[in-house]
Amino acid sequence: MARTNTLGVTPQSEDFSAWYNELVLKAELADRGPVRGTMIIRPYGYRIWELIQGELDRRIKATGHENAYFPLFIPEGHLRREAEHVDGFAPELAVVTHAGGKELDEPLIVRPTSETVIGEAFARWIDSYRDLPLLMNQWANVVRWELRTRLFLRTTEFLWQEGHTAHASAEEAAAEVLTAVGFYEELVRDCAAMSVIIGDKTPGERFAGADRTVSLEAMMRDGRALQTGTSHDLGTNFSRAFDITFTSAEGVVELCHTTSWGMSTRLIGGIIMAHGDDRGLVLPPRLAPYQVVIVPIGRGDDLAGVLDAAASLAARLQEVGVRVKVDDREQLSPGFKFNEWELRGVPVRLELGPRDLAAGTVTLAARLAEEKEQVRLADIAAEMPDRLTAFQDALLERSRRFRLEHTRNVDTWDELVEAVSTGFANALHCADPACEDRIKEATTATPRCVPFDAPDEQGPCAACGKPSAYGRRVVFARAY
RNA sequence: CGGGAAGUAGCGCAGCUUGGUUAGCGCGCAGCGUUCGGGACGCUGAGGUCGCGGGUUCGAAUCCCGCCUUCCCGACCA
Repeated sequence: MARTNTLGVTPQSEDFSAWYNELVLKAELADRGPVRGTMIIRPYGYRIWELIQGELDRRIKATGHENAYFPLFIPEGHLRREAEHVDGFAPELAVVTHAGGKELDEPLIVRPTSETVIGEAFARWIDSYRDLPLLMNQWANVVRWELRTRLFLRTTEFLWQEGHTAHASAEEAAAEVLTAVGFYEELVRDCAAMSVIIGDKTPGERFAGADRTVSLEAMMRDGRALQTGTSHDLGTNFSRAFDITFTSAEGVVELCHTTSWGMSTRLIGGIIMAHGDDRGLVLPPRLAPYQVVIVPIGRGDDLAGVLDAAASLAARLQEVGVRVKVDDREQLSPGFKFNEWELRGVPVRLELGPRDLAAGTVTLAARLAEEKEQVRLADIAAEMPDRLTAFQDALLERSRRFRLEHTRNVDTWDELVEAVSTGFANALHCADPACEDRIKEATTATPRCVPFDAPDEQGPCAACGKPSAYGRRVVFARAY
């Protein structure tokens, strides 16, 4: 049968952007909100977010951070206190000028990030070195009035987690930056099954007000980069602006060293684009709302028996900790359900019909496998956790291989231009902003990061021939 | 903000060039029946300020003017 309007998406290879947009809507991850650029996260998409939250929150708390909640509104004056910070965010702020039927004396900013409100509070809460480190996190929504929006990847309002910490020394703050990177590294690798590059942002790409920004860069299936998490060393920039000071053991008043780090609902967009194919989503089991879907097949006299068997199989899967759904919608044909659950990225589908029941088997279709297999009904529940783990591992390996296959070391301008058209380019670079601009103008690619694990290397800049500046190769790519 | 495209039923579209009775089609939706191992079928039915405002005309989805919105490609960015 031909595709209908309700299922089936434009192939990735034909139009990646159309594929992405259609998939988000048709898989019922999200819908558009009534205000431009806003997004309704539907239950299927929100469940993924809840699973991400659970995994990340656990890691954040395990390292001594505590959750809190700070206000949505920021007095305009607060934001102005850190000059670079306000310059960085000014163009994309939503400002409330009227409330309670009157014009406000001081406009209120809807937070684009919370360094300033939290900094103001930290200043009041921190008096002594005994109050440090102060390790805090909040789960919140923020608003950035971006010119161009895309569901999950760049929405006007988005959900995220932002960690904010204050430390007595630069060394402690520097270590905290990496602790946070560790959360993200684990989450992205072990849960999202995405192979990423981790490294420092170049000065031009740093967070507004940061001395150092570390980012995780994943590769999407069109070869473009997506930043999936960032961690900033804010030095004493914010503590100076907000007077976050403490008295040291020696009785000296000193500035705190602060950090901030965040990961957002954008990661969901990353999962879609890192794993999805022409048939739809491919969800990593650790973050899949349903890890297994059971499709009962049968009608008339067979139906009751099949439904009973499906329910009991679902119960056994639940007992071993598997998130499972029985698709017992009776008005839809099995074939329709197969296609729909593939579109929605469920890792494993179990088909259970009269033939299976008679043979004591169940038909298993894994989302990435070419062929279905028959599995003993009595064994499948016990096997499933291992099968899901294997699926998770295979997905990560596929992501890693894809990234390596689409990454090249380049030493000349032509090689650089060629490489960023299909993936990542590792290039020696001079660090000259003008040279970065020239690359960007010609290719739309930007420096993504200077990877931690790249070997030491010196030589001429691949773009302009001047001496390299970072001591190792920089990753250039077109980015979302 | 620059460049492109589009607003007609929940979704996807046709109709507009050349104005003319009741605005169509597919999917979806509801009811009944038959189906169900890869996107089922029949019959019946519901569903519309044709983006908004103004103009031309006996008559506007269709022609003219103005406005709004959305989407796509860039610049800005998690």
